[in-house]
Amino acid sequence: MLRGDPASLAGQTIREVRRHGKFIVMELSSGSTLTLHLGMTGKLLVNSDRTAYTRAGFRLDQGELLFEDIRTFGRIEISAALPERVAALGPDALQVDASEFAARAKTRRSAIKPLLLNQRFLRGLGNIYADEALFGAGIHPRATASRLSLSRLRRLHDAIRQTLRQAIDAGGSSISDYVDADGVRGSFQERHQVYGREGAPCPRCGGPIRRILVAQRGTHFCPRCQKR
DNA sequence: CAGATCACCTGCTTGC
DNA sequence: TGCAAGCAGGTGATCT
Repeated sequence: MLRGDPASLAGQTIREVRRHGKFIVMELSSGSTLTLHLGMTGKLLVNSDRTAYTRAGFRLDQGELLFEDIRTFGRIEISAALPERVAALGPDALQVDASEFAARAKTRRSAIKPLLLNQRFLRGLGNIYADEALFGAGIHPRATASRLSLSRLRRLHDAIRQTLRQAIDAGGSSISDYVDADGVRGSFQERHQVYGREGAPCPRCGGPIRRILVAQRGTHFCPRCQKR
């Protein structure tokens, strides 16, 4: 949960805050780096009440930044530079261009869905958005990446961007407890086309959405609209 | 390299 | 009614 020396944060100024895939990275005035991951249920909240799930607190000039995390999958790391395993992740899902995305996928023989979840292949995509993007592109989650045509991979790249953009605009997906820094829930869960909709009608063909396991992860898709 | 399996953790749902 | 089992999922270790 915590790596590094929290005492080294005393008196530091946060020079920059940026996103690196699913990681939140803060550059400090000392030159060191504070890297956070919210895991499944992590929240960063400013000046809110502490709860039983408050795992860390950062005292700021403006108040207090709290790290809340029910399931404790979140991580906080203080280090001299961005940790190597984080720096080595694949290109960002919202920054990679279609040609690079397709070319990288063409060399991989794994199923497309676990590949999308592999942060060393592409950083920033999680289970909900992988399912939604594959539906948007009409690609079966078990399709072999390298066997997909370049045009279908480009379509998938486009679907990933669209899915993430729309989700960000809607403030994210609040399935159980996600909230933003102001404690506000997102609404994208109301627009999910397949995720969490097992048995419900496909918005495109009306057939039932199916739920299967792919690489041990719950996977939602339309067997009629999504082809290998 | 690919993928299976397990572990971490706790609130919630399901089933008996 | 009550309790146990199962499930959710991001990362990471370990094994085949």
